[in-house]
Amino acid sequence: MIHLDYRDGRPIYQQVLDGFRDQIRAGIVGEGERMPSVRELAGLLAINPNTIQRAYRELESEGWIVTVAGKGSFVCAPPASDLEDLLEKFDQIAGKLLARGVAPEHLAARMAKGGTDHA
Amino acid sequence: MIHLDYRDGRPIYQQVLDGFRDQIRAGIVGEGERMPSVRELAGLLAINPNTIQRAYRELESEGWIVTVAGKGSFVCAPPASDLEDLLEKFDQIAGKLLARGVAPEHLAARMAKGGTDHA
DNA sequence: GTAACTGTACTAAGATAGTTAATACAGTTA
DNA sequence: TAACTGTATTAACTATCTTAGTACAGTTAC
Repeated sequence: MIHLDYRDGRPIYQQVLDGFRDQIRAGIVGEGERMPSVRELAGLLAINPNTIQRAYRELESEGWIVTVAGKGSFVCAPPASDLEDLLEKFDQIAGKLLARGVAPEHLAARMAKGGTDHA
Repeated sequence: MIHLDYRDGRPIYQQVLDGFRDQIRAGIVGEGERMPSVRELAGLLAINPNTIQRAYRELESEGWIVTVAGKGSFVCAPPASDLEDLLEKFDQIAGKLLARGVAPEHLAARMAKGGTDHA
């Protein structure tokens, strides 16, 4: 479900956070779906429950999940703020590529190649 | 020259590293130009010379600068590996946006708008 | 009501990374 | 020689990450 890489520079809680963000964004886990419990996921990943708890707390504060005391955490629809964040990052990267002399047509063609299989 | 933000999550040496990478990439500092000395820049930014030294060491290992003992560090042309790194990041971000349902035409138009003023 | 789950909160301890400080040494230049 | 350059090393401090252990409140099923 979530893949940890200890050679990755990011802290574990960040990898869990990023992993779920990507999965919700991609629709791999859908709205309303139940998240694994803190203790269950900690067991699966062989890490401390506190670390999972921290990731879940951030996920909730960013609007990706809601938690109900005693019941569990449930997936929300991707928050609107995420779209803005992604677009901002897109502009940054695209800007650097254009500054390096890459043609915008080349980037557009690149998107068309990689992005046809999902509408 | 380089702007530090202590609220930024990134460590200082990383901000210096990223800052020079961006400036060299954008052509703000050109090939052959001399970098400020380790001690000089440390003084300007009011941080320890070791921190600058670490940033410069990474910059050299990535191929952005060359250092000559006793003379100083000098800017190189952007390494080819950087273009590959940028394209990889571009694909990642674009992929996430497409997964969120953003039309590739919209992203292409966005690039055209922001990228016309630099050829 | 009890048992077994759920999330949440808290404290303490250890490990690691980042940063600073203080030296020291070698090459370059005037 | 003096004043700069980069480089290396050691020690100490700090913040962050992670773990461990415990505790408490809500939910669900028996």
